[in-house]
Order: sequence, then C-alpha cells, then structure tokens
Amino acid sequence: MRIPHQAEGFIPALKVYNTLTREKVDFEPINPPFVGIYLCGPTVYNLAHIGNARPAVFFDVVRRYLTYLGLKVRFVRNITDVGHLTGDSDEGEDKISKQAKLEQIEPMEIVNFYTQKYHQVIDKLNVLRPSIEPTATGHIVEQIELVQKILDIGLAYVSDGSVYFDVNKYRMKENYGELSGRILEELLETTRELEGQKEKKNSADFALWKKANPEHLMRWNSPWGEGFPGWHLECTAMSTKYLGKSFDIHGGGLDLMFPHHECEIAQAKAAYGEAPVKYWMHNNMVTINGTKMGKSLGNFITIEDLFSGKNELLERSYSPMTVRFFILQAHYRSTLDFSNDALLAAQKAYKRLINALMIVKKLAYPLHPKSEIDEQNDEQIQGFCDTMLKGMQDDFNTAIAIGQLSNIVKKINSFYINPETIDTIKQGTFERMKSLYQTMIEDILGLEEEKSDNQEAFLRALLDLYAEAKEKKEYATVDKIRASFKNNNLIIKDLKNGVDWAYQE
RNA sequence: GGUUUCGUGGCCGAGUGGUUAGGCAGGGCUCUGCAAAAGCUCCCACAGCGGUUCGACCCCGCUCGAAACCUCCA
Repeated sequence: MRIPHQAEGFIPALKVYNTLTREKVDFEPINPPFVGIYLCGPTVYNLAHIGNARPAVFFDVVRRYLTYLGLKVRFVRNITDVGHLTGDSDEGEDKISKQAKLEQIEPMEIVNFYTQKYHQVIDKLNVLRPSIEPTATGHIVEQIELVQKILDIGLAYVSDGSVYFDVNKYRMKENYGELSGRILEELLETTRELEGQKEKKNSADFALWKKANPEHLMRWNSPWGEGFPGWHLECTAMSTKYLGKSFDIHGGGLDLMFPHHECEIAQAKAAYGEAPVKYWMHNNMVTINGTKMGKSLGNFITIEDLFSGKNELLERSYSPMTVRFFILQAHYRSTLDFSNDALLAAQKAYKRLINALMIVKKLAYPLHPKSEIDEQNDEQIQGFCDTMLKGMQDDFNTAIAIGQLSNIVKKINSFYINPETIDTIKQGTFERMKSLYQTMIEDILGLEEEKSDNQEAFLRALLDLYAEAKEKKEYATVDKIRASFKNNNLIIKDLKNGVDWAYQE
C-alpha cells in the first residue's frame, strides 16, 4: 500500500510484521480496497486495565491509518461474555459465572455492567467503536454449528458431554504450532494436570464444547447436552461470519498467541481447510517496574484508576489523551514499562503537541511571499514529513511518527513567533507540513485537544476582578467585564454578600 | 527445564553497518516588570568479552543480566 497524493519524497510500501512468518512483509489486502480486521476484545467480567488499553488504542491507529491510505476497513472487535476458563483452582468454571456468584447477580448483569464500563473508558481514549462488536453469547448457534462441522470432518470427538479438538489427528495434515513455534512433543511433556484431562485422548487437545456442571450458570442446549462453548471457539465463529473464511489482519496481545490464536488457526483450518488470517499482529505487554501486569498478579491498574489517580501505584491522575499518547510513544512490539515519571513526561509532550496544533491551524502562508527561500530549512521540513510517513509505513511505527511531529513542533513555534519567516519555505512545503501535522495527530494517532473543564475557575477570577474594580470605582473596567460576560450569554449578579454569575435567561 | 524476546544516556523510548531520533529532567543563552511559554544551545549512550569488516551500537559467537510464553490473561 502506498501513501495517497504524496508527490514529494519517496515513501516505501506499507510493511507489517507478521507473527506467523516472523518477518516484515508488504501489506497487500486480499480484496482491495476492502480490509478486514479482527481484534480480540475484552472479557467482560472485570474492569479494563492498562493492558487492555494498549491493543485497543494501537489497533485503532492501524484502522485509522489504513483508512487514511484510502482502504475500506471493516473492524470487528468481540466482547467475550462467556467461556474462558478461570485460573488453576477453579476447575473449569466459567469466569463470568464465577463473578456472578460472587456478586450474587445474573451473569448477564455482570456482562452488561462491565461492557458499559469498558465502552466508557475506551471511548474516553478516543478509540473508534468497531464496525461490528459481536458477543459470544449472541453467537451460540454459529459456535454449535462450527463444532458440529469439525466433528463431521473427523477432527474432534465427543467425550462425556464435551467435545474436544483432536490435535494429534489434525497434526497429521497440518502444522499445529505454526504460529507460536511450539513443538507438540514439548507441550506434552510440560502440560500440567488440569481438570478434564482424563476425558481427553491427548493432553494437548482443547475443548470446543464443554459440558456444564449442575451449578454452572451459563448453559445452552446442544447436540451433546447442556454446556457452553470452548475457550477459542467464539473468535473463529465470529470472524468467519463477519470477515469470511480468510481475512486480512487478526490482532491481539502477545499472550494470546498461544494457545488462543494457535487454536483459532487449527479450528479454522479443520473446518474450512484454509488459513483464516493473512497477517497476524501481536502487541507486546505492558509492564510495571519491569514485571508483567496481570489480573492474577494483583499489580494491575485499571484505566479508570489512571484517569482518577486512585491507585496506590499512582502518584497522580493522568488524562485519557496522556494515556493514549503514552501508549503510542512506544512501538507496539516493544514492551511498554509503566511509571509515573514516564506518564508525566508523556503528558508534557502531549500538551506541547496540542499547543502546536492549535497554533498551526491559525498559521497561513502569505498571499504575496517576498522572502528568499531557505532551501535548507525547506528540505528539513520535507524530511520530517517523509520520515514520519516512512515510520508509519514501516510496521506502524508510531514512535517515529511522534518523534518527527516533535521536530515539526519546533518549526511551527518558530513560524508562530516570526510569522514573517513563513515564506522562507515554499508554499507547498508549508501546506504539506500544516495538513500532515493535523492529519497525523487528529485523524491517525487520534489525539485530540482536551479542553480544560475549569471554566468555573476562570469565571471566578473574572468576578474577583469585577468586584475589585467596583470597589475602586473603576467603572470602565466594571462595564468591560460585564459586557464580556454578556457576550457569552452570561450575566453578573450583584448580591448583598458578593457577586455571582448565571446563564442569561 | 523448553521456546522466544530483550539489555541504548538521570528517566522513558526510536533507530541504523560509516550521517541529529524524539520526549522528560538538568546547564547556558535570547526574549522578559516578575514569571511562564517559545527559540537557540550544551551535557549525558548504545551490558561485558571476542570475531567478521576499511569501519559495528547495529552482523556472528560466548558470558552476564532481565522479561514473556509453555496455564485463564491484552
């Protein structure tokens, strides 16, 4: 994919790192101009944490960038509201059911509650809503059909009301482990004793459909009795339904590579005989003091915590755009280490970028340029723009892009201070810089101005001046302030015990 | 134990076989009633040891160190 309308500079084709082949390759959509992206979404039984924010934000940028390139993107991000097993001691219990019992409410209530919570914080991060946001519970029929299909083909077997994928049989034709690089023999040696192991032919087999225990809250009828879908099934069923048997990009966290995505490939190849995904993209983990953040490790910070500052690991609160900027400042395949210092630095850098954004919108090239062109400066600015786009073309390197934006900020500020020097660069260069700066920040990186919400404080300060002027009988000032309030449809009220403001009725 | 990744300046974080990443912090200068902002500028690097090369932070090997995955997890 090439950049549209970029006459200046040579910008190479878009490259993406494909986890499947472990190399950067040219991105060529299967059916241009259409692109299908499937991203593993949240399991809605808990509040979203920083680790959930990273894929949401990064793949949002992927989507925005591909759209910028002129592609028509269908972006699917699922909501997992059933199915995934809980940790070791829970003996195959459904996460959401477990949480429901804990909170003594309907599972669906949990699901709705946390889905809304998820939307709230993700919206604040300015992540565009997916084109389609399917839920696992809404696709039980499709999942049962998929299980049946794999059974019919003979790559699964029924055992005591559950259905398992026959990894050994699949392996005779396909390469189980092609994505994660796992070797089955090694897996067998290291696989731990888990519940349900006895029912399996082979410890590496995984459940497509799981029989529900009597106390299990979420359950559906199926040809194999009451139960619930296996842990990896929903993504295969829903991605196939909405993006087809073979689609362009499947994204998710690195930790989902095995077993989740490996199993998705196996399920899809078993059922349809073709590879489901052309480009697998995995974002790296967020760490805290060099250690992975995990639900089970108890060191996780929710996104809400970040916004409110209410977490003992946080020295203060950080705005949504600060968090978004922080995430994009690192390349998605690097681990991102969290710290207060890093967040604070990100906040300052973000504000600097936004200040320049407000400035650049007001800058204009003179109608009658009279200065001599400063070729060196002109070339430098073109170079920043080129490098920025090259960075994005090179596996979505947002870190490079942001670095170049910072370089452009200096130029913008210089032109702001000395507007008469704007015509020392060519008009084309100026317009390119201006439009690319805005497009990159707002449309591609999805960063937006965060208006301060303390207008009350501003009004108070003005009212103080008003009262002071009145005291001194400086009525010219008094009238001026009153007029400016009035211009904004506000009125000043002189009260016996002070001044106040109100909306003009 | 197996698989994989990584080790960059006070902190965060890109990148490359020979040329400035960038941000934050710190020093200096300009501007300035004070302060801030902004501009200019300086400082601080590529874990260690070998090898390949005219030349390596970047390639290869070893050592040390860290992390992730192998089990639900973004």
